[in-house]
Order: sequence, then structure tokens, then C-alpha cells
Amino acid sequence: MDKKQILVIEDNMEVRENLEEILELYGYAVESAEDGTVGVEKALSNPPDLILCDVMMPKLDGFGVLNILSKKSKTADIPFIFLTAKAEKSDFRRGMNLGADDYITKPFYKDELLAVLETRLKKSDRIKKRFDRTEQGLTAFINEAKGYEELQKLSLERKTKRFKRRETLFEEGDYPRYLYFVNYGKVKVFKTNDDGKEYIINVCREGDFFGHVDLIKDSRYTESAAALEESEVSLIPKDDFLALLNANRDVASQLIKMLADNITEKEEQLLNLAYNSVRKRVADAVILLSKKTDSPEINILRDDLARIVGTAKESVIRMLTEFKEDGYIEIKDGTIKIKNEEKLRNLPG
Amino acid sequence: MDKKQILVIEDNMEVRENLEEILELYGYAVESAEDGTVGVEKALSNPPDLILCDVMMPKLDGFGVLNILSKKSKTADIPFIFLTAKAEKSDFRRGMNLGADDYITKPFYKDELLAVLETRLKKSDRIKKRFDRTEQGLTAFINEAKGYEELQKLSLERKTKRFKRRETLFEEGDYPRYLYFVNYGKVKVFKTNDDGKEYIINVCREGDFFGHVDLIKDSRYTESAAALEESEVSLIPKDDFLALLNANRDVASQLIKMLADNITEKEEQLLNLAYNSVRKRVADAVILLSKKTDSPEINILRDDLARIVGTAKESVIRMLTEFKEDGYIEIKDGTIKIKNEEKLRNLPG
DNA sequence: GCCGAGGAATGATTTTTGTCAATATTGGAA
DNA sequence: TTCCAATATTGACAAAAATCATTCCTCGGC
Repeated sequence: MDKKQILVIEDNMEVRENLEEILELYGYAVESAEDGTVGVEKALSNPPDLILCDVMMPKLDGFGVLNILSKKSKTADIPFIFLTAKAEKSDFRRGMNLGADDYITKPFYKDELLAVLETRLKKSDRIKKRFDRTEQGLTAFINEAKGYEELQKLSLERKTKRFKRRETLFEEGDYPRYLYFVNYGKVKVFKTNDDGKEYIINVCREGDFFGHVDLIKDSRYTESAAALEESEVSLIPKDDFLALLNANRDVASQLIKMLADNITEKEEQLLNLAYNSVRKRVADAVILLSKKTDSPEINILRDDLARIVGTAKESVIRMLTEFKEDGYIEIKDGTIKIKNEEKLRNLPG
Repeated sequence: MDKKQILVIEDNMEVRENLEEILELYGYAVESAEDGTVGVEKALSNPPDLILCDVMMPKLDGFGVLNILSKKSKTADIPFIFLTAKAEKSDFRRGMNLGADDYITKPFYKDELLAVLETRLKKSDRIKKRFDRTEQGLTAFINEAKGYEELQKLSLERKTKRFKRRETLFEEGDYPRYLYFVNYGKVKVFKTNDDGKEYIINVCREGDFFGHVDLIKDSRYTESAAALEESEVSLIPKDDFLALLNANRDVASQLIKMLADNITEKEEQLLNLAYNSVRKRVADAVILLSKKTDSPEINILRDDLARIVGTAKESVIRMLTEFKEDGYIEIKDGTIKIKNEEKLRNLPG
């Protein structure tokens, strides 16, 4: 990952240089501005990953800077942190109401500063990632329809629907009528055994499509889907999807690539399922889920985890306990938190 | 299955009627001709599944009949059995050299006759099926290119290559240059574990394509392929395939369907692998293989069977032994023969 | 704060599978 | 034919995982 770019807007040279020094020492790339106007210019011409801005400045003060930048789409989503000399409650409120993300009071401790930065950067990262995924998924797939007037409805008239945790989207045997696209949340796609045991084939997160396979095959669903958490999905009518597919070659080739990827994925899963120990499979599942969440913290029913791994719930729990004892993970209130991804990833056999 | 149609060509009325009687009694549909000329006409106008023909006849003798029919594509592949009064070695050789499939000496025993018929019909059935599959596969997919002048080479310039048992077609990490199509034989497509364990993802038989996934993804092979038995495959150059894909919408949609099917298949495998016992998985694999062979007899290395099931070789062998003891299968010289498919198919758990 | 339900974690035990080693069989090659 | 190398089979044992029973948490509602 590249260095995070931080813009410091601060009129006091001493403070400014002090900040620069600290931040650079801790691996950030720093740009600075000696007043609000310059700060706004710099922010717009080269949007940083985070902005640290003094409140009290000549010409254009901090509130003004935030006010301007929060209205430009380019900079609106950049974490904005105020630096303020006095811990005035009114200042704080005013800044936060304008949409600041955090406040640091001067004089500050180095560690405090760094902690705040980290939190904000991490949070914005997550949001950015999610946004990117959603954008990519939809645009890559559906915006191909541009120019195909009659197909624009695909992106316009899209119905969205919300599902509560555990709610079913469709079931094995239903007749497919939509292509599903996750706007937010997580959805599990699973198959059921003759004995009623479930195996989770896929965990879809924002930006993922699902339900396309049976749609294409024009057969009844061979799998079921249910929300793992509060989720919103777009329902793209079957006919719209098929029409798009027929009308637009790019979409078809995109779909082919997607399907080919799916196959490789499944084949890899098969190989793992065949020969990896439950221990390793649990570790893999945990890592997978953390990727899907873009966070080291995972909140999932042990039952569902077992259905991903393809084993008994108790076995999964035992493995988690082992990992905990080995210090690879932490569990608090049922939430799994990865402490040492490296080790988890490189388990033997 | 419909009744098999048999054409009897015999000048002696008594023998002819006797044959008709027997054959009809045993469930065949019989057509007969009183001499060679009529026989040829009937064979050509309404090609039967098998021809029984006397050697010595006025006007046109058996050799003449065979000679004519073997030159017409319509009838060339129909099993042709000679009926002869004397067991003259020279007659026998002459007939066989002309391409007869079998000889029966008059007078014949009913059981002998029926056994010969059965053998020949079964053999021709198998060949016919194989041919059909190959035809279907290729035509459905590649003959779509008809009319696209520049793409005709796909079906014309197709290189074919022969592989001996165990020979490698391609390996994980190679760069894909061809789409593979099985003309005859069987090819395993497999992935290898970090520990070097193999899992067979697919057993391809005549008419099957493989290697398309990595071709589409334009990535290096994520799997390997090797011949399970003496096989012949067509190599379709990557560019030709991709060009066809781009030029012809039907091919693209055909491919999409194929990929979707692949996915469903893999998902089903995942479910089985996750929760079915080794016992059941071995049974499934045996049945699968018998389908791929169009025969209840299966000849496969125990190691390969284990790689299909995803388990240890010894475990597979133990299951086979159990099945043998339960009378579901028979094993002779390593060849597995299914005795009770029903039971095998419906094993618990 | 108390309670109850759903979920998580342990324990004891059985069943299933894998592993390693020994023995038997078989299809070819000389 | 005889023998060899590759396969197949069996046995004994160890390891992994499933099952069933029980206990422990924790969170939300009162």
C-alpha cells in the first residue's frame, strides 16, 4: 500500500512544522498549507487521504475550509480533523455539525494524534472500498448498457428490497425471476443436503451478483439465499438481464469472464474441501470472511461458519478455541477478531 | 428403448421364417428379404440396426451384399453377420475381410444366435453413442462457425493429437494455447495441493471440451490434464476459439450455458464433498464413471478413483471391498463391474 | 437486577478416515 | 515360461471429526 497523503492546514509555522515532522516520521506523506485559502486550493488540486486543519486562522478559518470542501464532491468524503487550541464546546459542535470527523485539542500528545489519524483513515478506507466495489460491480456490468436506450431501465427502474438477518431471498426449487445485486449487507447462498444439512457456497457482499447461474440455465433454483445480516439488494428482472445479455456483446463477454472466475473459485474450494483439515478450513473461512468485511472483526453465527467450512458446529468452535489459545484470534462477545493473520494463513496441512 | 430392427437376408424360406420367429419372440423387430438384391434395397431404404445375411444365394450372394452396403455411408456402420452352411475357413476369411462383424454357422443354436446378436448390437450401440456425442459436441459448438469463412479453419485445420495413458496434456502454470476437445478416450482434469495431493475435478470423455476456463480468463492454467487411457484430442488454437466467440453470438451464448452448467455441477460436488461419507462418495464416483463409459464395467486406477473421491486410496479400496461383499459390485482383474446400480445409488448418508 | 432463550463452549465418547507397513496379485517384458 | 514392477488388498493403529450431553454466557425484555 502507498503512503497515506495528509494535508495539514495551519497558520502557525512552529506547529505546522512540528506536525510535518511527526507525521513524516510515522510514514505519512505530508502536504501543508499556511492558511485556509491555500489549503482549499491544495485540497482540490490534489485530494489527500485526510485533512488536518486548524480552526483559528486569518483570511479563511477552519470552518470556512470545511464548508467549502464538504460541498465539492472531490473532497467531500475526505476525513476532516480539526485542530483547536481551546476545548470550547461550541467550537466542537459547530465543527462536527459541519461534518468534521474529529477534533484534536492543542497542545496534543503525539500518540493521541496518531491514534486519531489511524481511526479516521481506517474508517474512510472501509467506506471507500465498499463504494468502489459497488460502483465497479454495477458499472462494469450494467453501465455497458449505455447507448442501448431500451435497456436503460435496467439501471433506472431497479427495484431494491431490504432483508432482515436470516430472512430468505429465494429457495431451492423457486423459479428465478431476478438477478440479485447486493447494495449493502451480506447474503449467503447455500445448498441443502438430503439430510437437511446446509453448505454455504458463497457469501455475497456489496457489489456482488448472485442468482445468475440458474437464471442463465433457465431452470429452477438449485440453491437458496438468505441474508446473513440486514441487507439491501437490487432486483434486476430476468428479462431485462437476458435482453441486455443478448443486445450487448460486452456484457456477454463480461459474464463469461465472471462465470469462468466462479468456476475456478469453486474448483479451488473443492481441492480444499477434499484434502485440507478442518483446522485449516476454519482458518481459511475466517480469513475469507474478514476480507468480505474489510475488517479483522467477524460477527457470524457458529452454525453459519460451520456451513461455510462444511463441518460440524462443535468442530468449528473447537478450532476457534485453539486459535484463541494460540493467540491467532480473540473472541469477545462472539465476535471473532483476527490478531495474527499471517499465522492463520500459513497453517500447516 | 425401442425395439432393435433386424434385417434377415436368406433365400431358404424355412430358415428365414424360423429366424423371424425366434427373433420376434425375443423382442426384435424383423424385416426379411428373400435374396441379395431385395436385401440391399431394403437395407438402403430403411437401414436396420443389424443385418443377418446368408452367404450362398442366387443372383447376389452374401459377399456381394456386404460389398455394396459397406460402400454406402448409410449402411456402412451397421453390424453385418453372415449365416453360412459350412464352416469353410476361406469363406469366413473372405467375409471378415470384407468387413463382416461376425459369422454364424448353420444349423445354429438359438442361444448362440441371440448371444451373437446381443454382442454386436451392444458394440455398435457404444460406437454409435460415442460418435453421436462427438458429433453433437463439435457441431453444437464449432459448426456455428459455418458461414464465417475465416473461421472455417476451426473445423478444418483442427490438429488432433494422441496421448497415451498417463501422458500429460498440460500442467498447472503452463500458458494455455488451445481449447481441447476429446475425440475418444478419457482425460482427467485435476488440481494439485500444496502437499502434492491431486483432486480430479473432471473426467472428460469423447465430446467433452476442457481447458476453456483458463483460456477465457487469459491466465495460466490453474489445473492440469492427463490421459486416463489412450486418447485422442483435437487442439483448437486459442485465437480461433476467441475469434469464434467474438464473431458468433450463438457460440457465446452456448458457452455461457455451458459455464453455468459447470458451476452447478461444481456446487453439487461441493455439497457432496462437504457432508457425504466416503462410502457414499465412492459409490457416486463409481456410478459417474460407469456413465462416462456407457458401460457397467469400469477400469480405473485405485489412485485415480481416490483422487475423484478426494480421499485416501486405501479408504476407497475398503469401500469397494464392502460393496463387493454386499453384492453391489464385482471386481475381476481390477475391473469394477456394477451389479446393482440401484442399491449403489441409494446408499444412506 | 432477574430471567429466559439462543447461542457458545466443553467434555466424553464413538465413528470415520488416514497412515504406515506388510502381503498378494497381475500384466508385461525378457 | 519366469520374474519384476506396478497395483491392489489387508491389517493394525493413530488421528481427526462427529455426536450427544451438559454447562456457560450474554443480551434483551421486564
